[in-house]
Amino acid sequence: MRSDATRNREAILRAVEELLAAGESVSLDRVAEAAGVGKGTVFRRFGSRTGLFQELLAERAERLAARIAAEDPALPARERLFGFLDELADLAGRNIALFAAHERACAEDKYADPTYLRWHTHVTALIAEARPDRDAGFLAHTVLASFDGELVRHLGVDRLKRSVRELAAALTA
Amino acid sequence: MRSDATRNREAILRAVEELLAAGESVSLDRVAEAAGVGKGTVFRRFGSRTGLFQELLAERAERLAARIAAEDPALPARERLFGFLDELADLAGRNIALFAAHERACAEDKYADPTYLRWHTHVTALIAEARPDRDAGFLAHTVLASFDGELVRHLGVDRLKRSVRELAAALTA
DNA sequence: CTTCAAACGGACTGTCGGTCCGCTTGATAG
DNA sequence: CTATCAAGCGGACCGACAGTCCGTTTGAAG
Repeated sequence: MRSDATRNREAILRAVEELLAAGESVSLDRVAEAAGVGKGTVFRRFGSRTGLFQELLAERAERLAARIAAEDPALPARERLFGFLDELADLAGRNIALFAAHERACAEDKYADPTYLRWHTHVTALIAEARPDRDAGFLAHTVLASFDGELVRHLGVDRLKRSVRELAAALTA
Repeated sequence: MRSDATRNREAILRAVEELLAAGESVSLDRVAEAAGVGKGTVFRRFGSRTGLFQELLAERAERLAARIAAEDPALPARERLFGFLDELADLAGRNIALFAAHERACAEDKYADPTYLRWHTHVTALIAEARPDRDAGFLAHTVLASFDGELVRHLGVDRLKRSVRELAAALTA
């Protein structure tokens, strides 16, 4: 990738963050303007609105990916699940607007988003390990649905954390 | 309401159903055209795209509302919950496209939709009755999230029913 | 310095939700 | 049956937005 391309990529992602943080509408025209690039550049780099939000989410979720990789496999699956969901709740709490925008942008076929897929695979594995008799794939979707942007906004992070833990406990009891 | 208004209201709702069933894009221009009315009429009657889908969902959910009203309060809350969710799964299965479109249209503040609200209130009450120690309001959102249009499409009604019952059982055990 | 693929930018397009306003019509009163 | 007029109608119009196109610029390799 050429150096100007790298620089612009970064500028665009930062511009989206700014607009999200400011609570303003995040149209791609505005993103391009705020980033000081042309609209074509946004599309060249990210392909579509969906791609843009997917990449931004992926970037913000790196810590979480690292955590998955670093998990101690000796720990019981339940504990690992609790830890993962706790960290995910933190991420959601810190990025409510991004979560909401991402959900909106990926509504069409949201189960194809790489980040969501990674989370789902992980949670499915943990539930399956704790309770092989249950439909782990389905329950993982259910658990992850708790992190819907609007819902997080409604509940607040504290209640979310408490309730998600309760949910996870019930599902792996 | 004037007789022509009633007739048009019906024509519009039926037109939406047709388009949904045909899997075509449901823009309000197309709805108006298919219904044989002007676009202004659609907005006069339903206020917005969101209102249109809310009303259509409300209409389709009437059976379910009747069921809630007719529930035998002597039955244990768990049983009533299972029964309600089973019927909701049927409704979702029969109206996948509508569920998806409704979610899309109501994404902004979906917790304000009257039909969703009614379901949520009901499920919350049932869970609270079965397990007063749990966060019933949160868990109700979780349970209802299982009926996301895309998810229903992915899983199919049979697996959905089975898994939702498993979920409800775990939450009220 | 030359070369050129990669990258750029912003005008342009098509679509869509929503508004506006002059025209039409169902219902009611006389 | 006719007059009246608010309720209703329709479709041209608007602004916003995602996505495309293409002539121009530029980083970097040789």
